[in-house]
Amino acid sequence: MDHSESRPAGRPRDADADDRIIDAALAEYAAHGRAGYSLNGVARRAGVGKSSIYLRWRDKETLLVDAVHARADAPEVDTGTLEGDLLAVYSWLLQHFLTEAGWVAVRIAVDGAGEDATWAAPERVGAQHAMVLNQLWARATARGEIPGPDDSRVRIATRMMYGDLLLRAMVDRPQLAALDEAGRAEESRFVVAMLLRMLGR
Amino acid sequence: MDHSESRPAGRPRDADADDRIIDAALAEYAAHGRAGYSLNGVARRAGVGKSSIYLRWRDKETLLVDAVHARADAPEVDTGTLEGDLLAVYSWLLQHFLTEAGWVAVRIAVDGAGEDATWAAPERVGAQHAMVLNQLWARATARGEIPGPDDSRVRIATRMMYGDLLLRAMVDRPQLAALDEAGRAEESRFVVAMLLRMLGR
Amino acid sequence: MDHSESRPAGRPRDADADDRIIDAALAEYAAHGRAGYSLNGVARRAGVGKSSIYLRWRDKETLLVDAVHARADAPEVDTGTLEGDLLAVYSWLLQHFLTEAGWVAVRIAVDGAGEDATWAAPERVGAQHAMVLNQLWARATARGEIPGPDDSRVRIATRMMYGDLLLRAMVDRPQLAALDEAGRAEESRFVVAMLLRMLGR
Amino acid sequence: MDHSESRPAGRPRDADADDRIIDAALAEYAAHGRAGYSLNGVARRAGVGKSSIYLRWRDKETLLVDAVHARADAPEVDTGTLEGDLLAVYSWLLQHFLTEAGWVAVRIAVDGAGEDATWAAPERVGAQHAMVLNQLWARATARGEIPGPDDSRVRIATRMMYGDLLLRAMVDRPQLAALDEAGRAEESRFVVAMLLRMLGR
DNA sequence: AGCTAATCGAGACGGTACGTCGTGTCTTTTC
DNA sequence: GAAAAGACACGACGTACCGTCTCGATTAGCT
Repeated sequence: MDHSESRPAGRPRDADADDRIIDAALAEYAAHGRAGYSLNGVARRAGVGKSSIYLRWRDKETLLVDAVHARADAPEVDTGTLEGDLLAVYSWLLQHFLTEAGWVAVRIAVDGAGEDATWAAPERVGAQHAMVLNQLWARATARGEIPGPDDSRVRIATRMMYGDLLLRAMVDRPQLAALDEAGRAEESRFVVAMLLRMLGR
Repeated sequence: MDHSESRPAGRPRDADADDRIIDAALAEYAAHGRAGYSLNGVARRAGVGKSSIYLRWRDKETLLVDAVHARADAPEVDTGTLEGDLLAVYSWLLQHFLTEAGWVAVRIAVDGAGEDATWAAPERVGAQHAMVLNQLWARATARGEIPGPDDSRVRIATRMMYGDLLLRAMVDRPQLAALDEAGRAEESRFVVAMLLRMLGR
Repeated sequence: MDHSESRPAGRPRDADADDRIIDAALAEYAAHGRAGYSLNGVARRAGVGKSSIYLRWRDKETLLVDAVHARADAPEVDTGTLEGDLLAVYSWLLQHFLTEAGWVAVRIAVDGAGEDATWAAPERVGAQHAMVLNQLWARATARGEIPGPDDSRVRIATRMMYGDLLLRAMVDRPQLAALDEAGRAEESRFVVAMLLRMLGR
Repeated sequence: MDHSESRPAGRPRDADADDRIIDAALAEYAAHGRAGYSLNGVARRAGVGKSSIYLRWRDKETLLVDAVHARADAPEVDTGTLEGDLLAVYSWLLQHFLTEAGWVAVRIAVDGAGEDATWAAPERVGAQHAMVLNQLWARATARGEIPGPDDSRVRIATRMMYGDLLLRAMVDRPQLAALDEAGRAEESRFVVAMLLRMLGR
């Protein structure tokens, strides 16, 4: 018998297990913090043997990083103006950092930064956000709204925007969580206005 | 005879041990990262029994937070102008986050933020920085340079400045470390100029 | 397919480890005495992780008691006469208390006796010896050599015989160890003769 | 000025402290067993600093042995006949092993036996009992009741008597404690009668 | 009355063992 | 061959004691 696209021998991976493991990892991390995030706990919560986890991920850090990635969902943003794009990105990130996955991402990024850079370099974790922002600046450049994505001002403004979000997520979580959709929009407008002024527009 | 302020009974704590432990804690953390930061290791490096550490700190996290505090040394800043003060503070923090203690402080602040835990609230770790910044804005208000420290713009600018520093420390460490004194001053001037523009000055 | 008596799931215990741990426990106890008998030491000597020990025994005392049990080897004794049986049992115990396991058994029995603790009741440790002696008296009763195993004289004689052995093991160890097979037999004959006289035979 | 018997300089030892420490040591041992017998605990219970203990005893084992000695009180026994003497000694030891100090003595003797014989050789702990028994046999020899204290039969009978008591203390404590004065006398008479028969008298 | 000196309580010190827990790997049966 | 279950060697955790040490305070005899 001929299989043009033969599957590997043996029992196939249980695709559902991936999901259960990832959810369990995020939940354990969010519940008990870094110190309490244990692989034994993840396996128990996911109803899975440890071997099934180690078949898929090298170690518990790698799992966590991938879990964060898997649950990130950057929106497509293209409003036609710099102001609109910034507004959309800022307000999305604002609510994203309030989600479990978003917040875990920040923590592991910071924790991994400066490490021997083995497992969770911020580049990896923040890659999606960086991509969204890069595209934003590229469109703005094409529209002639900014000199270019590598302009000093632009780079600093990017960092300030993202840093502002980071600090809000770290320090102002409760207040932030209390805001409704409208409140977050209001905040976003204010910040974006300041960024634009800073960029001289 | 009356001792209004008598020392507690028993052998007094060895003040030198405090120093050795704190240094060892920071060194171990910096050397092996969070995962490799072990209290056994700290004790060994400090040449101290574990009991001497647990006599002073509740657990290894508490020790780390206190170690960071103990080695922070915010400078007195009062140049007479908002621009001068911002410049001084920004460039101090820029180099501070490159030091061992400064960097560890960021990591434990982020790791502790949002924890149900109380141990490493960013309020504690960043308290000194917050104080310096508050005084800066208070002086600027007194001089009439800004409307007041609770003005929305001021609060956002503060967060952006600090967030910018945080991100630099996280992502741009190598580049930052490569800068000399002059380079850092140049960077600081640029950022401060943008902040001032954002504040409408 | 039906397994009426299926093995428990997971990797089975390593039976060889049991042996290595038990031998190591007895060796450590014999080598360093009670104070120097440490579970860390046992694990090291056995080439085993501590968890493997705690998987099998509740604590280091329990391990010791079981180790002693596991290495006891009461002989089958049935010579057909009371005198012959007593001789066989006495001389066996005489040499048994010179072995590592035998001696450790005495110590933990005494140490455990009277403890509120339940761990090392002499009933447990001496159970095998008690059984051998009970059977001896039962046979003698059946042969009509003694009134019965619960006769006061018999009970006291039993205690005296065992107590004599205990004291020899405690106080006369060196002299005892110096005796050869023939010497021990001679000693045993003498003691048994006295016991029989005491029993009025 | 001349002091034929001068006291050492400095503050004299507090004689009362000796007593409190010894009592505390016995009480702690009896209460928590060997494992729970801690010098810190003794100091706490005696209301004494640890240094005061270490000024008097080398270590906690030495203290325990001395404590047992200090609380032993062998009676003067001389009834004029072998039977009377044996009766007196046996019944005294019977109740002695029920006391705290008596029982602790047995335990540390056994535990110390076979040890590198450093601290609690049974010779030390049982010395008083041995002396009483030696004198008993010496008087019996003088009266012509036995051939001599080194006769094999005598040595074995001694060991059997003492061993019988040891085992009673270890195994039959509850029953023993339930006996009143008369009951103990009855038991003693029975055992002594058997011993005498064994000795051929 | 002042000096010297040992003892007292308290408790910190460098260590070591405890029993628990989590790691990442290995070994077993079942699917 | 993947799955679950769980044993394995290892090592850190935070606690408890050890026997030593350093304090200030006390208590004597000797000047």
